[in-house]
Amino acid sequence: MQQPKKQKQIQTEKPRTVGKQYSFFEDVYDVVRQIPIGRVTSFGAIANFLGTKLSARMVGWAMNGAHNVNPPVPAQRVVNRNGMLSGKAHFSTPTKMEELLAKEKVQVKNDRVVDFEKLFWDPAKELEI
DNA sequence: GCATTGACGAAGG
DNA sequence: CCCTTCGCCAATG
Repeated sequence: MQQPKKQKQIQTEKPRTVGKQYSFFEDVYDVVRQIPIGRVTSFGAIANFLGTKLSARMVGWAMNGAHNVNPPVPAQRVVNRNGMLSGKAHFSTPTKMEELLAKEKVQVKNDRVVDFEKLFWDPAKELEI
C-alpha cells in the first residue's frame, strides 16, 4: 500500500480531508461559490468572514488555486476592496474576467466594477453562517 | 533558515 | 485619484 506522506501542500485539485482539517482555501472557495450572480465581494470581506481579515492576502493566495478546484470557483466575482479586477491577469485571458462579469450584468469600467458598493456582497452580513 | 513575492487592506502623503 | 509604507501569513527561491 502506498502511504502518502503528509505533505503540507496546497491541494488545489482535491483538497480532500487529509485527516480532518479542511484547507483554508476550501473555506474561501465555499464562500465564493455562494456569491449570488450579479454580485461581487472583496478579499477583505471573505477574510473577515473567515476571521482572518488581517490576512486578506491569504484569500487571494487561495484563489490562486481556484482554477483547479471542482466545482469551479467564480473568482471573477471576487475583487479587491476598491472594486478593481485585481485578478483579471490570472484568468485565461486578461479580458476573461470582464467578460464573465459582463454576462452577469456586472459593468466594468477601467478595470473597476461599476456601482461596486451596490453589487457588493458581504458574506458576514448576507450569508451569516 | 532567511529573503522575496503575492488575485489585499488600511493609513499617510 | 495616485503612490508609498506597513502588516499579515503562506509559498517559493
